[in-house]
Amino acid sequence: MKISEVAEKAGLTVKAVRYYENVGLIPKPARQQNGYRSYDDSVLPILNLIHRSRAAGFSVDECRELIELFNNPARHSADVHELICQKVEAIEKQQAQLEHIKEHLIALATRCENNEKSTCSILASLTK
Amino acid sequence: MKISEVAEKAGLTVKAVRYYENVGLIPKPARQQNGYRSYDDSVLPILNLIHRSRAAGFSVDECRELIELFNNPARHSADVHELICQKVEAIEKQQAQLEHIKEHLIALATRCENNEKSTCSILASLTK
DNA sequence: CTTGACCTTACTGCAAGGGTAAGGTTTAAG
DNA sequence: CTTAAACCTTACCCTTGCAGTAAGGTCAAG
Repeated sequence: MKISEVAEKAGLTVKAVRYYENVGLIPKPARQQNGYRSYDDSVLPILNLIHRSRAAGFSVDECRELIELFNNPARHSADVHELICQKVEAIEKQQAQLEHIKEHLIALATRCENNEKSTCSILASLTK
Repeated sequence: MKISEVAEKAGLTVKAVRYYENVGLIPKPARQQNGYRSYDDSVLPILNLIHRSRAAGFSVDECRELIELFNNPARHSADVHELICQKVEAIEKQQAQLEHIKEHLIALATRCENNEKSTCSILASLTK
């Protein structure tokens, strides 16, 4: 398989696949005589893992941890569970922050004159 | 006022103040004979605006829009209101996305064996 | 024979500054 | 008087996760 084929099967771009290789998430593939990367199916689970966990909000470094667990036959499923739970907590923190910010903005907006005049209590509040 | 003083008054770092100058958010200040930046109080409202709107999730470019409104005596407060409301909507979109991701992760976690064995339905699900 | 679709490496760019280098200035203390 | 701390300056690299582009090699079809 050439790179565009694995990329498409995993739902990634060619660029991304090469990037993951560069940062060591996937092993360096064999090369054809012309220098083209030559993949076999064994790389697909890892690329799928990367694709899905990136979409689930994991950083590339966090993907690395997941891949290590995936590659480690002595893993405990509890360790994977732990990673997922940590991510859920991180997301909940983010959500709380966003909620905070949103409430602040809504408070500003409701105090706003919202008309054609230049007097603006939002700007007044933000600049003081 | 020297840079560290304005920075502290606005709750920003010296680095950030210089950065905002470089990208044109604040005017280039006068210089003392030794080359040090010399600020007067008129820059503080703008730095406050930047600080607070950055904290409220606005990008530097969005801050630029707010500053332009602040500097424009012919502005309409409704325009400011509009910017705030757009930001609220963007935040709500982000929240919805995070909620989506979180639910996905929780679904994975609850299906997980969560024990000392290596069998892991999370990894199975993410790699297939 | 040439066009177009692949592939390669390598460099630049994005956001929003932080970190550090290498140097000049000023001020307080010994 | 000197020195050390605490400022200030410009300028460069680092971060994240790739995308875009350059400049070139390769391969199959028309």
